[in-house]
This record gives sequence, C-alpha cells and structure tokens, in this order.
Amino acid sequence: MRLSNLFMPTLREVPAEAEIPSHQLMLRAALMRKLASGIYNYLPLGLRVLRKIEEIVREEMNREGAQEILCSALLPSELWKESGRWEVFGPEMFKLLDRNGREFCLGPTHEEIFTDIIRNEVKSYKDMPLNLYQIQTKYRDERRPRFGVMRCREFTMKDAYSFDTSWEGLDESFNKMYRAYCRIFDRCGLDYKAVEADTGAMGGTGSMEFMVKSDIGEAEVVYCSSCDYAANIEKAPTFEVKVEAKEELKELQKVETPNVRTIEELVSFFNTTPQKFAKTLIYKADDKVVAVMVRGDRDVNETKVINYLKCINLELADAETVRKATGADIGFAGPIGIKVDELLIDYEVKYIENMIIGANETAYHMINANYGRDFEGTVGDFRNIAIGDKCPKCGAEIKINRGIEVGHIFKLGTKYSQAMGATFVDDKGEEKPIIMGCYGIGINRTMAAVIEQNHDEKGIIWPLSIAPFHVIVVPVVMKDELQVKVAEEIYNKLNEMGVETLIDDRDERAGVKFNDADLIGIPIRITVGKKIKDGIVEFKLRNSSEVKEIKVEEVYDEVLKVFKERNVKIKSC
RNA sequence: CGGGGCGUAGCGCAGGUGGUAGCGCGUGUGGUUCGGGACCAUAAGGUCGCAGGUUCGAGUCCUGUCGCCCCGACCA
Repeated sequence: MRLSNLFMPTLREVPAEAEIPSHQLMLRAALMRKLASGIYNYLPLGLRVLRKIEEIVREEMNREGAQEILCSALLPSELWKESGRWEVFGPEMFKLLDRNGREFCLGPTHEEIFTDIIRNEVKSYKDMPLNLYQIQTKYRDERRPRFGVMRCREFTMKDAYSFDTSWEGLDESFNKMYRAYCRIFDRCGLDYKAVEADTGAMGGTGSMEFMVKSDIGEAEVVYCSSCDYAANIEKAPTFEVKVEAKEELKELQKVETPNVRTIEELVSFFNTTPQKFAKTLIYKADDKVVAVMVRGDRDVNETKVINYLKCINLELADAETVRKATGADIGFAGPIGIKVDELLIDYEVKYIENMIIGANETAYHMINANYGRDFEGTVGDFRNIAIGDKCPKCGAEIKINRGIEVGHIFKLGTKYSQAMGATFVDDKGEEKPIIMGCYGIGINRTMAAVIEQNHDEKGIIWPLSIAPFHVIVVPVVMKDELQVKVAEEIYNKLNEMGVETLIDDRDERAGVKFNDADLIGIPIRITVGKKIKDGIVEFKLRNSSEVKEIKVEEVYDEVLKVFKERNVKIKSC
C-alpha cells in the first residue's frame, strides 16, 4: 500500500476527548473515529489490526477443534424471555420493535441463541463433544462507556460455547479453551495472567479471566508473590484468623460525635487507628435490607455478599432506607439495635476488642463494643482481600495489581440447557441436560490492551503478529530518483514475498514520514536515503533505537529474520 | 443514575464587566527548502451544540434541552 493512497488521517495533536494512551493513540494513529459515546468507526489501519487478532483467534480456536458459525446480531425476545434474561439484562439491552410491534434486541451475548441451535439439532451423545464459536458484534447499552474502546456499547467479541455429555467432558473442553487462550494472548504479545474469577449469578463450577496487567484496568487482580495463585479480587477469599483476647472488655459507652462521620474523621476525633473501628454499611439486596460490617480500613466485597445472600441486585441503600434502618442520619450506623433483615459481620470484626461503632443515633458513636457481648450476626468472609493478607493457597504475601479483562472462560454447567430444555439421550437411553461452557474474548479490547502495553511517547509499537503492516519503506527525498527507484524495488519485492509493506511515497519531509511511521507503529522501517549511492539503506525496528546500515540486497533476509525471531509466519498472497 | 467539567473553523485552544469572532496546527495556491512534524506570501474555511428569553444589540447574561469527557454507582 502506498501512503499517498492510504486513508490514514493521523492527528498531530491529542484529541481532548481521550485520556488514556490507547484511546489517544487509536485516534491519533487513524485506527478509528468516534461516532457516538462508546461507538466507533474503524478506519483501514484499525480494521487491519482487528482482522489480524480475529485471525489469530480463529487459528487457535480451530486448532482445538472448535467450529465457527455466525449468528444474527438481531435477536427475537422469545429466547430471552425463556431464559429469564429479558428482564435481568434490563436497560443494558438495546431493545427495539419491528413493524408489527414484535420485540427484538441487539444481542449483548449469545448463550440463548447457541443453546437454541443445539437443542434443535443435537439429540444424541454421539453428537458431542461440540464446540461452536462466532466472531460477532455485540451491543450493550453500558451505563458508562469508558476509555474509548475499553468499555463501549458496540464491540466485537469472539464467543464460544461447548456442549458435553459429562462433567469430565466439560473439564476437557474448558482446558482446551484455556490452552487456546494462552496461545492467542501470547501471540498478541500481551503480558497477561489467567486468574480465578467469580462465577457470579451465572452459577457454574469454574471460571477464569485472562487479565492484562495495566494501571487503567477496571479489575483488581490478586496474586501471590511466591506461588502461582492469582484471582480476581472479587473471588480471592479471606479466612478467619483467631486472635487471643488481650484487652479487658470495657464498658459499652455512648459518645457524642457531632459532624464526625467518615472513618478518617473518626480516627482523628478518637485519636486512634482505623483498625479500632467497625463500619456498618447498609445495602438493599433485592427486596431486603442488609447491613454489612467490616473493619474501618477494609472494603466490603459485594460479590461475596451477593453470593452469600444469593440475591440478584445489591446496591448501597439510599438515605431514606438508611434512616429507617438506623433511625439516624448517614454516618452513624452500627449493629446494636439496627433494623435490618440480616446483619453480616466480617471475620475480623469478631476479634476487634473494645471497638468503635455507630450508635444508630445522629451525632453519636459507641465505644468499647465487643462482638458476642454487645451484638451478634452472621460471621463470614465479606471483605476484599488486602495487601498484607496471606495467599489463600500458600500463605505467602499477596500482591494486588489492576488488570484489563480480555478473555473469560466459564463452566456454565446446565443452567441454560435446563432452562431451555437442551437435552440429549445418553448411551443408556436416558435423557439428560447438555453440559455447557462459554468462552469469550473481547477483540477490540484486546487491541486496546496491546497498545496500553506497547507504546512510547512517539506512538504505538505493534507486535509483528498483529501490526496493520509489517514493513514501511521510506524514501527520504522524493525528488531523488535513485532513492525512489530503490524504495519502489524493495517495496515491490517485499510485497511479492507476502510481507505486508507500506511505502511512504508522499512528498513530505523526512521528519513527517518518520513521525507518522512511529505513530502508527509499523514494526520494521527501511529508510532509503543518501547512502543509497553506495547501495546502503537503513534498517530499524520500531521497538529499538538501533539503526542498522545494510546493503540493499540484504534487506530481504533481514526482514525474514525478524519474522523468524518473532515466530510469525508470512502468508503468501 | 449521583457528582464534576466541557461544547467557538478539520484538530488544539483564546475570546474581563454584552457592541457583530480570533490564534496555533492542518488545508488550497505560488515560491524557497528537504534526514525527525520547514519557511515566506496568499487564500479558503465558523448556524459560537440546539431552543427559548432578557436587551437597541448575546459567543458573552437567564432558562431549558442535547451531546461529549472524567469520578462514583453498575457490569452475563
């Protein structure tokens, strides 16, 4: 491709709307443009990268025996009503009516559709195991689209679904996907970790997320400094640590604390440490009101609370509900005399001696409260694990990082097959529900994650495997006939070899050309300049500052060497 | 959905106390340049997000509305 023809409107300045590097660079490097919040159009370079990632996904999925199909993005409501998710998804689903008033949605995911296909077509154990996947556009009306392509309302997802006759079969299908995912993200050049994840409302027996390490990630990943344990913070358990009583139990006392509400304010008011407090948070769990107590310096883990309560929705209660439960303004909730349906108490709170709690009376706290003597409730693991806690697996110190979730593999079990009657007849003639797994990869998000991990102040540094083009040939001065002639020769020959090559044949100054080449992140740059008189060109890799001067005829072997080193195959065109 | 911020030329921005819109980059043309986003000259390009209102007069003040960004809540 010639840059003089390529639709590549690069931006010199950073668009005001973009804050994180991947978003800024995707706009500046002309990969995409915004159409509306969370909705993007892809330009030639961006599309090429998306296609490359998709192709890697296809190769690795196919290698594990999965078969590609393509479902509609426009889906009738019936299937969703059957599974109960028409309501569960709620406003997050783009819903619409056809001319006859029938309800449809733009698919946010496709479990129901795949299950429907299978229940119609698969009847016997002989038809399984089966793994079907598609690469499809998904639509979710996110409450808050964020960070460009990281969380958007239209996105491309590879979703796969496995169908097995036994739980062992599901394990095998799951492991195959695990292997495929590792190879996919390896090939995309990502620094990632597979972590244990919560199975959530989906139920099921196992779930792993593929997390790309990044400060802008929305998830928190807990991992062990010593063993291979890694988990989403939602999932990582904490345990009861028995503490011997040291202090004498003092008398419970009410203390006036006017305008002292937050833990920080309380710490300075009482001149003590956050560990001496227990905070009581009031939640609405479906139609119940629930209080959760954790130590002053801890965070409630809402996933754990949801799982314990087996509720669908959990949200912090509004001021009105808090007043009703506590009889006080927000900031003074405590366990004694609180009117809630359930009081959940984190393990740690059980062992805080002579703790400070809210008094359920505006402007008052209680001091010297003790679990057992002054209040009781359901004790369990309801908090986030934190730095300083021990690894649940080996007991060593844990660490916490942020991560971008690019993939998720999930043992669904029989949730959908049971709800939708997808059954098969086993070898004894018995009818059983099909055992399912589902496996997703966010294609656009993977692209953004790669940029987050591979860029510098000049621009993107694409890995060879997913770069929009492999090589860019830069003739420095377009008026120099020899430079142009040799550049054209290199360009043509590389393309003939199947190397995807750009030539910057624009009549621009060298600086402009170099800067654009760096911005769009082409892995290999071949500069044809003054020294061409001696048959010398420059060979430079985007991820290195080293410039090699080589003979023209060596160019081809040098390029092939880079492909070999990076284990990328050239497709003959 | 709560909190905050922003909508002025393709992009980035400036436009005290109201007086008919400007700068840089980019774009067209002519010329000089040519190894890391050149220079000179010249030109084009704006419903000031939209709708009301106040006023002789609104980019500027008031009301409403739409859009976009950030934080939070939420996220099969």
